[in-house]
Amino acid sequence: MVDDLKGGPALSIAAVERDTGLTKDTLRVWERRYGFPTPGRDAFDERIYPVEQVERLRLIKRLLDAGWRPGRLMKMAPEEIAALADALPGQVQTSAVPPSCEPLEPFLDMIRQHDPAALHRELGRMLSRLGASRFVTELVAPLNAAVGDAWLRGRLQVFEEHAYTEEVQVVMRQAISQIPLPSNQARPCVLLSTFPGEPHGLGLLMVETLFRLEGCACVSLGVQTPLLDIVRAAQAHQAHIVALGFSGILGAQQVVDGLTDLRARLPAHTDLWAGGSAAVLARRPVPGVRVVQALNTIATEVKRWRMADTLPAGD
Amino acid sequence: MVDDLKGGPALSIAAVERDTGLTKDTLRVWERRYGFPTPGRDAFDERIYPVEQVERLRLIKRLLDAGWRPGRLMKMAPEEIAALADALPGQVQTSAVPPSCEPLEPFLDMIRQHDPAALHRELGRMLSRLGASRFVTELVAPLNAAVGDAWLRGRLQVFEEHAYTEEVQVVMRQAISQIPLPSNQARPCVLLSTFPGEPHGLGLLMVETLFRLEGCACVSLGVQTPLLDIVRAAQAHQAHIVALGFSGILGAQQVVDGLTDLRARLPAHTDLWAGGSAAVLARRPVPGVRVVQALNTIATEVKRWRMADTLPAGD
DNA sequence: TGTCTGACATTGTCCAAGACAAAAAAGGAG
DNA sequence: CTCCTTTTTTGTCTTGGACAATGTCAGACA
Repeated sequence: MVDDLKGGPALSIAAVERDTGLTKDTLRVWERRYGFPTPGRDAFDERIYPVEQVERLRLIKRLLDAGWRPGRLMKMAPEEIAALADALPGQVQTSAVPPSCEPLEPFLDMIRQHDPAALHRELGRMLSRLGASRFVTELVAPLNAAVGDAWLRGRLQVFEEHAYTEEVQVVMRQAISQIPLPSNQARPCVLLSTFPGEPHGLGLLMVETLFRLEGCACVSLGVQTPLLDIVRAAQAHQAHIVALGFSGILGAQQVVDGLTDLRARLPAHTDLWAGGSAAVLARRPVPGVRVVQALNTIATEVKRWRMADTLPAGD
Repeated sequence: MVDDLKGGPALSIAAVERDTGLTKDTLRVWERRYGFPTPGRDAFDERIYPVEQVERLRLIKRLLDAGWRPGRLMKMAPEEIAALADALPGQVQTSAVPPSCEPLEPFLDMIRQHDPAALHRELGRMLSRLGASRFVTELVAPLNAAVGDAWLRGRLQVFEEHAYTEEVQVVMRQAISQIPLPSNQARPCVLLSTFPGEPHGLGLLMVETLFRLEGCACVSLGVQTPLLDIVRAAQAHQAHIVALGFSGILGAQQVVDGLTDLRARLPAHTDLWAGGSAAVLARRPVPGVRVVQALNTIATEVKRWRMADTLPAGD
């Protein structure tokens, strides 16, 4: 926003909060305690962060989510952090994302060549070839991870990621629309959404596909539904399961607090499932919340739910 | 989170920020200045907001977006605020939205009865009956306006609006996918997106439908693309037209500044079109930006563009 | 060696009160 | 009615302090 600070443009604290997911409070207290970041000041004595520091902050956020602690990271040189981040993706993701059985490079190339038609065509072809379930778990999920990773490292422009997301969305909605409608009283009835601040909707479409394939009735609220409205929707639609997606943009605290709060407000007989690539889900379990680690466990979990459902008096 | 405060559970300041969209800073400064809200305190002396105050805050937020100012609203009794919201006129919309030729009430009823399947079915039926073009201009556009209006007045819950948006999106994407693909070198090539801070994506789908019906090649970036990335995308995709949607959430200044900036950064031979229900578009024209007032003028405008395109040396 | 426990260090979020630019409203002149 | 200037309103930024929740680590014990 402000073109200052020798070399490149710089961002206000609010912009950095948006771009990194670190709150203003955190950014200020890091500066006070660790001496990093070291924003300059504009004419009004307000912090302005140079872009290279923002990129470093993004990497730090990633490492934080992977279990590192700020105190150590903040002392390290930028190259060390980059090296660490480079070594990362193998560890965290593997649990949530199965190894890609399909080559991803051709797709990344199509994204970089700005050929949406080709991307659309090839995705459609893969959908036909693999079927919806394998298409989601074996192609889209790893591809999403690869694209997210490339974006984080600056190897993909924002607009390329946007165009990719749009195209995948189109094909995935097509996949969903091809699944026969379940009967009106299909069980379970699943309510899908994300928390406010979590704009990533592809994960929602992926799980909707898998739930629908299992014959569940799905009601999607799209992304960013206020917590109280999720509760109201669950009531109104008589949902048996509320399923939430998390991409790692939200802070660990926000995720845990939100889930705890939501669990307390939902009726006890309503299941609460959480999934996605947010590392905190695996690390800190929330009582009464079922964490769906991998996409391919959804089918199993649904079957388990039905087992429990048919034995209601099994107490 | 904290079950205190006679009557119901109460929310922390972070939870209220999530659910209302008002920042912590704003919540604290309102309390200091206007004496509202009046949160209680938990055992650690931290603010806890009773749900009814959160409801009132949400209503206030809506009135704020409709042009009211906090100073006045904060002094008013809860009933007065509710009455005000009720009296809010749907003035702004009339210019952009043609009179609804189809009865909208049945659809609003389906939304209120939480029957997504019925909504889906009826929307699909209307799509078949009217055709994509009239479906968009004569049903979806006025219905969107009606839903937005009902939400503003508190006659529709947030989650109901979310569920509606999702369902309309599904049907509209279905409509788009039924339009035959244009040839690879179709002209014009249209790039679609919205500015950062503008999360409303239905308008984009509506215009995409109409552009595609005219045989244009469309590349959608989805919502909230940073300005510089719009420029990069226009270059990468060799777009002839960049089309942006505005819903009135963004401030007038932001809209005008953004459009001016974008116009300056785009090549002169690239058209810049802007549309949507933001009132400022009609009031303050930006040089070099074509304002598309109504949806049904898109077809005409495309024809005009093609006329000019076939006479390139007509200077 | 492994595991529990209590002391200690780290860290995110909250609080208070003050400041100020941007935006809106009000006032005044043409 | 429109344009320009002044005044009020309002959101966001600032500093520095506090503290609970969580992670780390050494020492005791089996």
